[in-house]
Amino acid sequence: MTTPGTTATHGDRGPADVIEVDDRLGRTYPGARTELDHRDAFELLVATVLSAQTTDVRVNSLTPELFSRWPDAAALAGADEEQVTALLRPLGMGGTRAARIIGLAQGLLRDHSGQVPDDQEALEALPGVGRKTAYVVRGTWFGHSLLAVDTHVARLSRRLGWTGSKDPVKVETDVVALVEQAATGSHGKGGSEEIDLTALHLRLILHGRRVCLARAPQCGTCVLADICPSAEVA
DNA sequence: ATCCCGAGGG
DNA sequence: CCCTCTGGAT
Repeated sequence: MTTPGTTATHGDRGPADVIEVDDRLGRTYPGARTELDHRDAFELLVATVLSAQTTDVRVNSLTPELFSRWPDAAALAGADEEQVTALLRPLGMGGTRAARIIGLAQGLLRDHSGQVPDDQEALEALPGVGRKTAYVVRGTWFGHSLLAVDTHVARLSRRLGWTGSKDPVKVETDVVALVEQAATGSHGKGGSEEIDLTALHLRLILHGRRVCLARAPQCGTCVLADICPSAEVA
């Protein structure tokens, strides 16, 4: 069995080697592909952009062929939009997705020589990239400890009792404290052992997708059920 | 606040 | 059938 907790390398390059998807929120999800399973930052960025409003499984089913045909920013920037559109058709939303990632590749090429920058503002300046996507890329690839309050995190937090604040920074702080407490049972005061927010985020995404579902939450198999106010009795 | 505009699940 | 999907741009 793997040990509880998470590990992530903090460096300036490469995906964090192993972020164990295994702790109380935990259990492992065999075969689950996450942001970590990418060859480079370009793939991670594009795949993350595609994942907006789309389920992970559907994106994962197309990315191998996508990156096989257009392996880097230069290739994708010059891609025939109709071909990309055809490939991404199963994801819905017509050609908007293809146009979006092609525009992103062009922006990368123009502003950063095709390289993905480890810079929040520079990333957000790219077309189709917002705060959440930039967080995920910088967190998983560049080793920063960041948690984006995406739909999964927001939903779980809501069910755990988060009433909602408008200040994004405060929201993040609240959510982290809430989830950390729920996940570890700690009261986060004396123990100043810093948790890896990126690792936590990746676990929350899996948990949100496999257990804490929007429509039919699987409370029967949720490790947080006993302390979750919204848990439904089987 | 609304659009994007579609497949698939509950 | 209706809602949801690792948001972003307007």
